[in-house]
Amino acid sequence: MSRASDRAYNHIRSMILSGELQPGSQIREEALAELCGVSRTPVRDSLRRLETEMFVRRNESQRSFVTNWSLDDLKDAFELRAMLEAHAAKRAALRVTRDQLARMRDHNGKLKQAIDASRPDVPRFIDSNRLFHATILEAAASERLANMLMQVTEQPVILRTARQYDLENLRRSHHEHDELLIAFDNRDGDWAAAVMTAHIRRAFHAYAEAHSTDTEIRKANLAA
Amino acid sequence: MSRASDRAYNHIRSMILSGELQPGSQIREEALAELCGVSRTPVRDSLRRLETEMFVRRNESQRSFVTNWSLDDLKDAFELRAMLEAHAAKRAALRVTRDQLARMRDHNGKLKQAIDASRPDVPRFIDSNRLFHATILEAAASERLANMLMQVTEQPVILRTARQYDLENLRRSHHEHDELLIAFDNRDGDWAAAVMTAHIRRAFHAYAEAHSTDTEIRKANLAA
DNA sequence: GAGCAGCTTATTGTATACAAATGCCATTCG
DNA sequence: CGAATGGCATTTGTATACAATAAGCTGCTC
Repeated sequence: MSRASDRAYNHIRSMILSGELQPGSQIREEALAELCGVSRTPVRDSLRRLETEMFVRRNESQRSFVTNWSLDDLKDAFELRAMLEAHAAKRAALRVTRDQLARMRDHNGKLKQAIDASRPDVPRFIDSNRLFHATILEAAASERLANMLMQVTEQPVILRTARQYDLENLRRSHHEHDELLIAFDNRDGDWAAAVMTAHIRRAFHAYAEAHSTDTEIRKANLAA
Repeated sequence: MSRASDRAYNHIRSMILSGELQPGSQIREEALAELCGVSRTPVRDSLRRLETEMFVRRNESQRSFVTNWSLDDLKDAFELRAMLEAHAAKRAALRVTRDQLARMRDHNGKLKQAIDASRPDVPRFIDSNRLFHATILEAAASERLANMLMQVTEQPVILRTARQYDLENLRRSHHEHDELLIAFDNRDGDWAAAVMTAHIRRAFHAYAEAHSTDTEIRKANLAA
């Protein structure tokens, strides 16, 4: 996409993810246009896109609102993601090339370095993690599947603090990736799928736990 | 969506499905605007939507083309559809209400009537079938899942002739629906999922067979 | 005071003009 | 002859004005 459209999309999306645009609040095209420094046209494009990604929801009279995620919605998204990623892992196991395997190993190595630093480097971890999973998706060789996964991968809305990424969970991720690589080496699709399912579901529970803690803290703050 | 946008979307989509817009051919916004009797603005909206649904594909310089489906692409779509519908069936088995079950039975009854007529009424079959599956999706109670399924359900591009729907396959569909209903009655999610997987995969093979026959006929015509 | 009619305002939808980007073709230079 | 370059034609992107629709308010009636 072109410059203005892209800028608007990224800007709006990051405002939603950061909580700058509050969940449930109405968003007006013109206001966003001003915020993004573009006209309504690219903003409208962005809103349509964000709508299909379920970041934005429209009511019956076409007004747009920031989606307000319940824990159930997130559970739903993770459930779908687990299924789709497992499917991708299975396909990948049957098709992965030497080169792709090498790149996965490389990404997972960098991921380990990010953990092993004196203080874990979470952004670097996230980046390597993203590349690792992207390579699996590439090996799965299904554009449709890739599109669908994009729609559920980007959801962990808000609360992207480092807290949820405690060292224990980071290490487990690394080891699960390792196991995936062995499954791939053996071209064992079912094994890969099973490891991936466990991998995603563990991540969800880690997330949910952090989230509920967060919610409790927020409640406590409100009560005080 | 509003009138002009909707009209454009439906019009373009049906032109693609009917083959009026040939797979692989470039489509220009202005030309479509004239065909639909609207301006480029709603056409652009429609194209974006059709792009996310993979009816339309854009090259690196933003020009749009009608997607050219290979048999592999269709297989891919069906594979995903089978997985997602099975997931929906599993969820539905655990949540379905009396009312929803009754409606499913009703739809499947009407479907049977459409088959049992002296000459099978394929459009009525398709409609009842659609309603049956829609009710399962409703029972599954996941908006996300519903959205995803929409993206893969509408694919059997072109060749929507009745030929692929031979009586044998229509009857099998009816019986598989019956079995699904029993699985739902027993709240057996795994059973429902298994039946659904088989149901969709059989449908794909029936489709693929009709398609290859069709392709052969086309080749023969070209050779003649 | 509750509820409704009609007006006013807010918000989105559509058309259109213009800007920017890209492809295409001819021409030129090595 | 082939490759690079420049300019023209085509196509998409963006801004803006106006139309249509929905929401909200005001004041009236009962």
